[in-house]
Amino acid sequence: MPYSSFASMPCTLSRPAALLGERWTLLLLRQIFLGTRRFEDFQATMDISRSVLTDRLNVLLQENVLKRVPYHEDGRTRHEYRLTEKGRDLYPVLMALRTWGEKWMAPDEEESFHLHHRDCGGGVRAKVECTECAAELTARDVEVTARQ
Amino acid sequence: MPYSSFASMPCTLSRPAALLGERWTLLLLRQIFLGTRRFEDFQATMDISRSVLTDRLNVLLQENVLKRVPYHEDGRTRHEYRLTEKGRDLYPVLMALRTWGEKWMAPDEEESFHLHHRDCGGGVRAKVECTECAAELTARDVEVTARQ
DNA sequence: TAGCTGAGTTCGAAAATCGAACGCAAGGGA
DNA sequence: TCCCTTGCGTTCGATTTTCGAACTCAGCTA
Repeated sequence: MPYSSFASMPCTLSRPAALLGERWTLLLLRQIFLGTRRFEDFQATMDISRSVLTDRLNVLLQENVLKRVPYHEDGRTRHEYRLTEKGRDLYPVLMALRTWGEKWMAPDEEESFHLHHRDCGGGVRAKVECTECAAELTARDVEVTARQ
Repeated sequence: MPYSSFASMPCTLSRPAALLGERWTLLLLRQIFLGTRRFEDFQATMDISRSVLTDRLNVLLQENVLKRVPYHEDGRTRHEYRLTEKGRDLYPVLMALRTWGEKWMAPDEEESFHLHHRDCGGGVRAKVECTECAAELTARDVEVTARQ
């Protein structure tokens, strides 16, 4: 059972975990959510090797997390990488990481960027809630039942 | 700027992303949240190589996500790996992955396990909300402001 | 004394990553 | 036309990680 086999397990947690658990993938998604869209910009801001960047972008394209969109600049047609709806839906994952980072890894309350709700200016946080009673849940509030 | 340097950037998103973005780490946390606690059990259920398992456990110990807790069995003292409070706080990250996986990667609505709220039996989902007005937020509702 | 078990460690082979150079297509300017 | 630049990759040899199987070691047990 190599690492890659988790990507095809019938488990809705292990499959995303295997996909996003590849080196660079989470950092790449962070950069995308921050607005980076072009190969050169990823390479420059993350200092990832070009071959690995190519590979990770291709995996995310294949998984339909990203799409290539043509754009025009200086009369030339080029392509940029943008989130699909599936990709945009990863926002809670990134925000959960950030919420955790703010609580447990804040270096000196220095942030490299701020986030706030456009409508009211409030902060942003991830949470887990019950789909029925809307209570906020922790691991202790949840029971795990194995299938079969 | 090698991969490891993201682990020390002053950014509360890139630091967790670099930590959990190492191969096997997310899958290891999944296994831990499902109740696995011993070296042999991780090795058996994940089929990870023993040396990498040792390394990942040590990183999580160092980051204070896990702790080693002694226990007795057959009159012998051994140790098991358990989540700290910091580790338990990663629950929203895993649940965000699962919520995404359920929506976008459900193989055939087969789950390897079910989750439900102990109190009311409801389902579990991750979401992002505003700390002020409590509205549910997507990436489009949030403005990013770079520091300096 | 010898054997078993859980928890690692060691080490040579295989795979992934790195970094620097190369390839290439689409303009632009001469 | 020829040459230069740009963005976006590809290639390749060197380095780093990971793999898998064997080995170690401590604490019991027989």
